[in-house]
Amino acid sequence: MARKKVDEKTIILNSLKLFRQKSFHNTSMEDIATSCGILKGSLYHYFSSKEDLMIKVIDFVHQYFQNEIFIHAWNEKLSAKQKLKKFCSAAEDVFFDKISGKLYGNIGIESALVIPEFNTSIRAFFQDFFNAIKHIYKEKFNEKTANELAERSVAEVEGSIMLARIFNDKSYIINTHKRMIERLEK
Amino acid sequence: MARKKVDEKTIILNSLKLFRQKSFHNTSMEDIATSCGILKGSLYHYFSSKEDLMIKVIDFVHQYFQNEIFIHAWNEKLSAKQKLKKFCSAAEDVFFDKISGKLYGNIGIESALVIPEFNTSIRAFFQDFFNAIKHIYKEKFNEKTANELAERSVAEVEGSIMLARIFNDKSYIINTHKRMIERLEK
Amino acid sequence: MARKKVDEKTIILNSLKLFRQKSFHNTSMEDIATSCGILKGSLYHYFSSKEDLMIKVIDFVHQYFQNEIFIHAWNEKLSAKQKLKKFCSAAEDVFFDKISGKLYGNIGIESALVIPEFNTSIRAFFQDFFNAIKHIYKEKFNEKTANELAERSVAEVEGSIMLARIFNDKSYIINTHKRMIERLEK
Amino acid sequence: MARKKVDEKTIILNSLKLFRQKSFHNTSMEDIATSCGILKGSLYHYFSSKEDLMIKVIDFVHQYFQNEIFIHAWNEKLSAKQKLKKFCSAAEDVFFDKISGKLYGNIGIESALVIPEFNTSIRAFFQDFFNAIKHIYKEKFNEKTANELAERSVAEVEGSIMLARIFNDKSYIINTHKRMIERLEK
DNA sequence: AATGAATGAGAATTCATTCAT
DNA sequence: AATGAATGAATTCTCATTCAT
Repeated sequence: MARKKVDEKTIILNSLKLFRQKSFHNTSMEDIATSCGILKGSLYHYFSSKEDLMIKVIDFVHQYFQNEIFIHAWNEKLSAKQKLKKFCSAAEDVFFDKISGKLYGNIGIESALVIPEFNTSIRAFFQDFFNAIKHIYKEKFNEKTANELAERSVAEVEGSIMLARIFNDKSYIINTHKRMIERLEK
Repeated sequence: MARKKVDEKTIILNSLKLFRQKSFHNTSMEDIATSCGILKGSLYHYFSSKEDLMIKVIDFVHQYFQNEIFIHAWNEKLSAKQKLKKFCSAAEDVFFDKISGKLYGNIGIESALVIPEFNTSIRAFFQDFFNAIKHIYKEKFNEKTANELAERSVAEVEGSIMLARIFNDKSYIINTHKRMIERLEK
Repeated sequence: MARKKVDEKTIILNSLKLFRQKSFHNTSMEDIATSCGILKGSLYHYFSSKEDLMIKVIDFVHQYFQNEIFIHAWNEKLSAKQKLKKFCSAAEDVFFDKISGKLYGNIGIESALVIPEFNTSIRAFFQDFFNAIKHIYKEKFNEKTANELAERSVAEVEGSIMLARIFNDKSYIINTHKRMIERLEK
Repeated sequence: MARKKVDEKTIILNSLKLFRQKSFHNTSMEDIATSCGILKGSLYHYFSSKEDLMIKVIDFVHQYFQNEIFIHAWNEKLSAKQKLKKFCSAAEDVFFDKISGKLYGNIGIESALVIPEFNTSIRAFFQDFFNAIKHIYKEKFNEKTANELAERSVAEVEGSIMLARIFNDKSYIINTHKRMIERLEK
C-alpha cells in the first residue's frame, strides 16, 4: 500500500496555516507541498486544483468553527453570558497562536472574490457565525434587537481581526469580545 | 516623440478602481496600462514597481479620505451629529458606485501584509480614520469613552464593508452608519 | 491478494477504443486504467510502458483485420466481387459503431511517427492490407494493374476515413467502397 | 522600438515546420521558441495559447495552398489538363523538401480532433481543396461526375501523403497525381 | 515620454512511471 | 496481481520588469 506520507487533513491543515500567514495568492503549491514533506505534483492526488484545495480549507475552517466555537451558542445548559464567554474564549484561541505568539488572519477576507465557489463557502460560514451569535442574544432580547446585535457583532469581530493584524495588537479582538459580553448585561 | 498621454494621477485613479474591484493580486500591470490607454512598459516611467504604485494608491486614498471624509470631523461649525452625518454620507459615496451600482472593497484588507511598506501606509490611514471619529465623539463623551467608541466604530465599519461585499448588500454599511449616529444621542 | 480483475486483451481492447476516439496523445494511462476498472499502476504489470501498450494495440488491430477483414480476400470459394463485398462490409463494421453511432478513426495515422517501433508495426499492417486488395484485383487484372488498383484503393480508403471523421460523415467511406467494387466490373 | 527578433509570420513558419515534422503534440512551445531564437514566454506576445498558434498555422497553410496551389484551378487561361498539372506540381513542392530530402506530413490529420476550432479551420481547408479539383473536372465532366472525381481525388491524395510518410516513399503521391491527370483524358 | 519587444523567473498542472505493501 | 501513494520531469502559461529605439 505504499509509504503514505500525508493525508488529506494534513495537507488542509498545512495549507490553512500558510494561507492565514501569507494569504492565498502568496502561497504556492510548492510551498504547501514543501510544508507537507512531499512534492508539488503529489498534491494533485488529493486535490484537483489549488482552488479545489482552498474550498476544502474554507469548509474545514467552517466545520472547525462549528465544532469548537459556534457550538457553545447552542449548549442550552449554559446561560447566555456563559455561552458568549466560551464562544469568545474559543475564538481567541484560534486567532492567537500561543506557541509562536503570531496573530492569524481570517482567510476569507482576501479570497472571497477570487472565484464564486469561494464566496459560496464563505457566505455559509458567516451565516452560521451570525446565527450562533443571534441565538445567544435572543435569550435577552427580542428578535429584531438580537438580529441587529448579531449583525453588529459579526462586523465588529471581523473588523477587529483586521485591525489586530494591521497593528499587530490582539487587544482589538479582546476589546470587541468584552463589548459583546457587556451588551448582554444592559 | 514625447507628448503626454496620461499623468500620474490618472494611473493612480485607474489602479485604485481595479484594485478595489479585483484586488491587488488579480490586477496585472497590463490591466492597469490598458485601462489608461497606454502600454505596460510606459507605467515604469511613473512608478518603479507595482508595489511602488500600490503605495501611492494607498496614500492617494488616504489623502482623498482626509479631504473628502475625515475633514468633516474637524469642521467646528458643525455639531457632532452634523459632522458624523456628513462623514458617513461622504463615505457611502465612496463605497457605492452610483453609476454602476457596484460595491467597492477596501483596498487595504487584502494587501496589508504583502510588503511592510503597505502596512506602514495603511496604519497611517487607519490612525487618521480613528482620530477623526474619536474627535466627533469627544464632543459628547470623555476621553476614554470616545476612544472606545471610535475603536468600535472603525472595526464595525471595516467589518461591514467586508460583509457588504460578500453578501453584495450595502445595507450592512448603512446600518453601521446609523448605529454610529445613534450612539451620539445616548 | 491476487485475483485477476482484467486480462491483457481487455486492456488492449479498451485502449484501442480510447486511442481511436481520442488519439494516442489525448489518452492518458489513467484514462485507460479507469476504463478497465483498475488503477494506473496496475497497467504496468501487463505493459512496460505506454508505448509498449500501443505497439500491442497496433498488432492486435493488425491481427483483427487479418482475421475479420483481409481473410475474405483469400477465401477462394468466393468470386472477386464477393470477396471485395465481404471485405468492405466487414471494414465498415469496424469504423462505424452501430451502438453509439460514432465514427472511429484509424489509430495509425497520428501515431506512426511517434517512435520507430510504431512505424514498423504500422507498415506490416498496410503491407497486408495492400496484399489482400491486390489479390482480389488479380483475378480480373494483370500484375501491374492489380498493383496500381490496390495502391490506389488503400490510399483512397485511408483518405476517406480521415475525411469521414473531419466532416463526421461516413458516406466518404461508403462511396470509396462502392468505387472499389465498381472497378472490378470494368 | 526595441530590437525585434521575430515577427508573427516567422513564428508561424517555424511552428509549421515543426508540427509537420514532429506533430502538434510532440512539439513544445519551448521547441518553437528555440527555433525562433527567442524565449518561451515571448511567444505569448504573438499568440495567446498553443492552440491559438495552431489555428493560425492551419489558416496560414490554407492561405498558402490557396495562393500557390488551388489558384491554378481557377486560371481560366489554362486547359483543364494544364491546370491540374500545375496544381500537382505545386503540391509536390510543398510535400517534398528539396533541400533536406524530407517528406512533410499534413498537419491536419492528427490535430483535427484536438479542439473544435481546429476542425473548423481544417474543414474550410478541405472545402477549398475539393472545390478547386471539382472545378477542374467540370471542364470535361458533368456536375455529378466532377463531384465524385473530386471527392475521390482528395481522399486519394490525403491517403497517399500518409502512405508516403509511413513508407518514406514519395512515389505514392506522384502516382496519385498521375492518375488524377489521366482521369481527365478518359 | 512612450513604445513594443523580449526577458526570465516562477506558477499551476499533467502524466508516465516507480515501488513498498 | 493489484494497490495507491509518490515521484519528477516536462509543459503550458503568467507577469513584473527591462531596454533599445
